[in-house]
Amino acid sequence: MGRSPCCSSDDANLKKGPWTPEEDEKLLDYINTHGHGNWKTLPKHAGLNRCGKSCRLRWANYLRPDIKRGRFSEEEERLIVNLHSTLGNKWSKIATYLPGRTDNEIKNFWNTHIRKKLLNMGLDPNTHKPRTDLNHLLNLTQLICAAHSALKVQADAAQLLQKLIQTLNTNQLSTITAGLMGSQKSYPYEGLINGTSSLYADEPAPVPQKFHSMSQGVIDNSWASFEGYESPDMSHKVNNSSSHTTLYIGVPLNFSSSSLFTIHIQVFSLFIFNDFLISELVSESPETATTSMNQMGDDKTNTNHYYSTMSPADTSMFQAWEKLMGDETDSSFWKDILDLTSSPSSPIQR
DNA sequence: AACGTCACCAACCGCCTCCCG
DNA sequence: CCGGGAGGCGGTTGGTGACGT
Repeated sequence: MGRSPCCSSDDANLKKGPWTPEEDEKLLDYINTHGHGNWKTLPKHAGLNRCGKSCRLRWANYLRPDIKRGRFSEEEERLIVNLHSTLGNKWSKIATYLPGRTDNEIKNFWNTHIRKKLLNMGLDPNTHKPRTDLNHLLNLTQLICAAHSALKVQADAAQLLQKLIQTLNTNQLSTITAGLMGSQKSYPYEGLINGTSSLYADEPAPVPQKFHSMSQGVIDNSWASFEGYESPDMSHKVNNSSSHTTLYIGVPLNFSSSSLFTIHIQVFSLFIFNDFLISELVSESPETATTSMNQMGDDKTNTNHYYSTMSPADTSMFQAWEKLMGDETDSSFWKDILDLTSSPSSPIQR
């Protein structure tokens, strides 16, 4: 059985579009005096040439006195993400947990901000789980930018990272992550996210001592804002006595439900020991270089760290990446990154 | 300065749910 | 129990301003 539209066809001359201050005033005056009552009859009584639905929406989303305007706080953002992970797109339900915020406002905020963040973090905004398609590797581009800004890495570090990603792309990232997990789960990140697994085979997951949230980070929208991240297990490596730059990507291993941003890093769980890689590179010729994933069996912490050795910088890097990214990424983007990473302002000196 | 692109968000549209007679 | 209507909800659109070229 069909249902007549809210505003019937004989109301075709009803006004639509943005509300004027005069209309707002009429609506406010009427509701303040009489309450909204029946929305369908309200516009007539209030002297408005609008349909009742439009009036209700205007009131609910804009004129209501308890509406909180302005930017969403970090706490609100976290709350939205957490609620969304359990409630889904139930904006009105979510709105009940955020006093003063409307479902429409939350929905808009989700679509324009949070959704993008999750995508950039390699997470499916609908499921909050890691995306399984290779497109999420695109997000690692963000890591390079983020790593640069957060850690001021030098060009070789960024290039190494690019090469690593390239390597991962051709060497089944899923296999690597499954190996890190020590199992072949269909959803290899599950353990990390629910806190039951760790990259560390024989140890409880270390708790990050400090973790800057994104909005507080060097760059907004950056999940590499782990600048200042101090893992108890990794801190000894941060100030490696090696003269080479040490670049870490990741890795909080405990799922923190209060932190939207830890999830993402768990997804990739990459350790990049730049100093090590560089020493590998200088002894390896392009002709004989191979790509391999190896376990660092001599690590004193007896953990399942993985590293990748890669060929020295090759001139086809941009082409490789363009091939990987298809038409979605233009090479100037990468040139920009390398230009950035060549900045002499790096505080980490080799 | 002009134009194009992008991000944001208010508002609309149409379906769904609930309530009442 | 059923049908109809009002309100609620979520997806989508389009206007606008900011920013880049």
